[in-house]
Amino acid sequence: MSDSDFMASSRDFIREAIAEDIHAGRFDGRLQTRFPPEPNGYLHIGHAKAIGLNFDVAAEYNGICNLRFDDTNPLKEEQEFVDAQLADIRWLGYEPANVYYASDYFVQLYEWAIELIEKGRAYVDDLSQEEIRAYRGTLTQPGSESPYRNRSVEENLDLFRRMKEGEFPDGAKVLRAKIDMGSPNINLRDPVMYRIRHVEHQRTGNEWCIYPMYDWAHGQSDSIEGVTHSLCSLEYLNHRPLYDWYLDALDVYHPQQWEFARLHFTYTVTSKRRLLRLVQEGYVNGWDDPRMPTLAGQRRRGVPAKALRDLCDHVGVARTNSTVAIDLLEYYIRQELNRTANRVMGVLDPLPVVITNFPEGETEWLEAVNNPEDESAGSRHVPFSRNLLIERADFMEDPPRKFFRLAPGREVRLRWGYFIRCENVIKDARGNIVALHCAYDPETKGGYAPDGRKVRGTLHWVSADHAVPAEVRLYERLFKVENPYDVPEGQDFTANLTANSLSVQNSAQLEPSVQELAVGETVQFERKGYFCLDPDSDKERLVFNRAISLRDTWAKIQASTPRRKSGERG
RNA sequence: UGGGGGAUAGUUUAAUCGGCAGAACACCUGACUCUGGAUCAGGCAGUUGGGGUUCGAAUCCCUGUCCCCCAGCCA
Repeated sequence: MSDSDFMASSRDFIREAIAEDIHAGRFDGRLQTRFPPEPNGYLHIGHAKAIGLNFDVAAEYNGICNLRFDDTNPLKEEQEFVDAQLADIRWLGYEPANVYYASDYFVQLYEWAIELIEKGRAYVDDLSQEEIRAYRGTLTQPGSESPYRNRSVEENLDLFRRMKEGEFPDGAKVLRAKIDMGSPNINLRDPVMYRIRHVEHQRTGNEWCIYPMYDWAHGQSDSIEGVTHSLCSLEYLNHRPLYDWYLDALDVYHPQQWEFARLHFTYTVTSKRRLLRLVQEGYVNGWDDPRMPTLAGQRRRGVPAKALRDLCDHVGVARTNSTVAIDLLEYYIRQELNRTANRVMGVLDPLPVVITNFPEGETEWLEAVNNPEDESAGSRHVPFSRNLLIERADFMEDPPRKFFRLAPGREVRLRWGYFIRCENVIKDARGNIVALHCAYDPETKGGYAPDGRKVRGTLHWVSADHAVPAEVRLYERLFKVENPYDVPEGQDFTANLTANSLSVQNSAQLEPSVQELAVGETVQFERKGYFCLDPDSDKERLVFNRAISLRDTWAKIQASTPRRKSGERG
């Protein structure tokens, strides 16, 4: 075994089991996985783990991974979700070897069901839904057998055929596997295989009015496709005996199911039901709202797929339920963006600065490095003029200690530009600061003073005469508490929603080079954070989403310093 | 409560199947810096309780505790 084989096999219990199987020649040494979402919603960051595991494992063992849409319940499924899920998987960086649909196997499944009936291992039950529930027993009490359980094979065959032909209304009958009503595993108490649903399926139209249940469809689909390792989440552990029972009863090719823990995050909900509510009740603007934990939302927000993959690698695969702190995802997002995102200067909340000793109407183009972390990213030129804009928060008339930015009489550096000194504060009639008059030192071009004097602060800025206006959307976490499900009596998770998780900055002014950005591209606005050009942008108006802020130690210092009352100041 | 799965710093994890509990995030210092970013150095902090076997236990045995999943004609 080579080093890399060893590494791969020892990474987690699933890879270990797979390595053993391959070594033992099980499945002829073949490896095939599948990612099997139901197209009833958008994929979210929790799915990234299952997607990555299935595709990565396949790649590691020279196998293949298919995408299979588990479309057995037409009530909930839509083509929109099929398309979105495929797009999201591709965005994550994976390409399915094949795209399959469980609905492609409806005929085979039907024939297999007849085979089970003929073997005396399945029967048509006339019990109502409520009766079936009552007959099933409870967690602690065994169930009891349906009075229809011992119908003849002929009668079952006839009834099942008529179910399929649409003779009975929804709910009138079901096909059940005949297993064991006394089993301690409730999944084995004669599970339903088919239910009657006179609804149109998004792919098979009105061809069918009986639809297979998950358990009946899943293992058989795996078998048909030749899946070797069927990897799913922990809640299916109790289903494995049924998965195996069907395959054994049919005596067909038998894949191996393995279960692993799902990925959860703090400050996040990922249940489809709740995500659907956020969308339907208008708490967010659609499935791809940048605040949503959906892959579509994260992509739109500017989160790099690599960050998600790195996080999954770190978390690994185990059977332990865990909730990852969202800070860890944020760390990987920053780490990746720091490496890859070009820098740009943009002022979100502008304060005019007049460079009193710079000639009116003149422009000087200064060289600015695109990415200090990546020399190959090169440089660009940014315009400098008499009329500049800086961030309002970068000036204080009466600065506290440790404030390194601009203040009356104080000198700072303009990023990639000159040192400037604040000489005058201009106010309106009400005393609001409306502009600053500063003098620049022509000797400090490039950011260094020939006399060796130093400044504490470096500010980002733009030339007001050249700046491009933009709308900037800032996002807070959607939920204000670590565990959104933790709510007071009588309330639901929406009680934990952050009040203003979206705030729009309409007055942002950016350096002109942003006009060359493509939609979906993420750049760093220096000192502010990473921002992604939104599809809402047009020629007239650029729209950016803040993917994430930069780490902000100054904010931390401010927060930890006991605030002085205004009366105590100065 | 029947059945099944699980428990290692605050969080997510590693420990080559009995041999020095090692990382990352978060947090705190400090250095450096033309981003209060990044980087670098350091610090804080852990084996679910009890008992046993052993020279030696996160790991094996016994016995508790706690958490998760299952009673859809959802997946």
